[in-house]
Amino acid sequence: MSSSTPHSPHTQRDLKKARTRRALLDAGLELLEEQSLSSIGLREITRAVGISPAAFYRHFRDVADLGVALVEESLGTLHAVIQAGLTERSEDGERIDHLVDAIARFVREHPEHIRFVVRERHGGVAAVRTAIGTQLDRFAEEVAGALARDEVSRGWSAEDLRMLGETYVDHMVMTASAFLEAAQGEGPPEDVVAYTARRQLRLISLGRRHWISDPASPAP
Amino acid sequence: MSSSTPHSPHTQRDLKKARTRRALLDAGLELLEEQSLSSIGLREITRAVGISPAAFYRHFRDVADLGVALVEESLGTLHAVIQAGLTERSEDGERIDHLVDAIARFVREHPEHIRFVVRERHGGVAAVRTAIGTQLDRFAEEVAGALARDEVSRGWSAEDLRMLGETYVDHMVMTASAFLEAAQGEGPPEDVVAYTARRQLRLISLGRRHWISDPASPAP
DNA sequence: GCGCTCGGCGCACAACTGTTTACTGAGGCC
DNA sequence: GGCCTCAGTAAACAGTTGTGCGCCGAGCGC
Repeated sequence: MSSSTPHSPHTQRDLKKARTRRALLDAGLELLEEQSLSSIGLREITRAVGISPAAFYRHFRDVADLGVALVEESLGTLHAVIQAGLTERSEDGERIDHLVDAIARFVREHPEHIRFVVRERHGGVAAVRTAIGTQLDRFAEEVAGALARDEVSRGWSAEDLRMLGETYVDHMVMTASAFLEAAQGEGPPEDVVAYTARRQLRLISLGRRHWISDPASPAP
Repeated sequence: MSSSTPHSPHTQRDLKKARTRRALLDAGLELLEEQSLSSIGLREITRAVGISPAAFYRHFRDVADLGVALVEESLGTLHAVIQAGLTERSEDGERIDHLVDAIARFVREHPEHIRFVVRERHGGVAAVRTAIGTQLDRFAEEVAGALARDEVSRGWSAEDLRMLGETYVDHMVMTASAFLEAAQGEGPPEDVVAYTARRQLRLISLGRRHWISDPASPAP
């Protein structure tokens, strides 16, 4: 858990505190560009911010603690995008295009956030790992809920919807990661990534349309 | 690149060298259980093996260098499993079951290998990241090639087959990761993971069967 | 205005890091 | 059998690390 986080920064002292807290988070996010959380030093962060090492403890117990705070932040912004995408209603082909575009745009606007999530999702810090895991689980649940309100989902069991939701979330994260790599020239260029992502979504959409929830082989 | 790796350890001196090299790799793999490569210290590794820090340089230039060597190793064993799975011929339902079982078995036998791959695939060490990336790309290519020799793939464009191959490889890696988390009690239990993985494969298989390669919207 | 709160500082601590140097000694080669 | 190769050693190097302590001093509530 994060240390004391004033919900209402009325006084100008709390405001100042919130500001250096932000600076710490930003510095951590930036340092994560070329290493992983478990190798970032506390001093390294404070040095980047310009405060003394001891001051770090006024905001976080740990570097891992800061990491957990970053999870809230990064996945909070992603959450907004997801919900926006879920409420959107349009024909299937367009919908896929819009979704892929939305992901591309998000990566362009918040590259550090998705880098952090992708890198630490299976990273070396257990607390951060599980924080990301439970958060993505919630996303999958939400997506499943939205899918249930879809005419195509007639006859789908709750478990199958959940499975589909996970598939979409995982695909989204991987696509975002691919876009990020494209942006830093580490993989195929952006348009190729988008083209692949669209076809993969089409594949899933096709499988979805011909799916039959099979009561003969239930959950274990 | 890795430092000198004797291909023919004839002499008992080269044999001894190969043995401590193995010990270094194993130690690294074990230390990776609870941290990521970029935070592992050279001294930490040599301490675990029981040799002096300086001796490390006789085998690797870097910890990153050792990481690249681990990529070859880990993905080499995975490669064998994939090829075995590709040559197997059976009815669709069975095939999926066998594939998922094969993944589960592999994770049970080589947990450290897949932990390493999953953790460092998007990890903080660029050299290792790209090594894993190109390796997985080759896997996708191979899978695509095998899929092409399938009666279902009639009329599929090369690009679409490639896309499908990537989808399968990504799904395999993620499933392996989920199995690993199950094994260490960090996620849903093994049978649930298997159940989900099977249904996801069924979804893809369904989409595959109804796919039409669209010449009207070609690659960008 | 006074006393208290508390973010930030400076300093010290012991422990650790990667890398270099000159060395030893068992095994290889002819 | 004697020289040579070379994996591994011990010691020293200059940095770095996380954490604890006591102390400011600006801002707060009363």
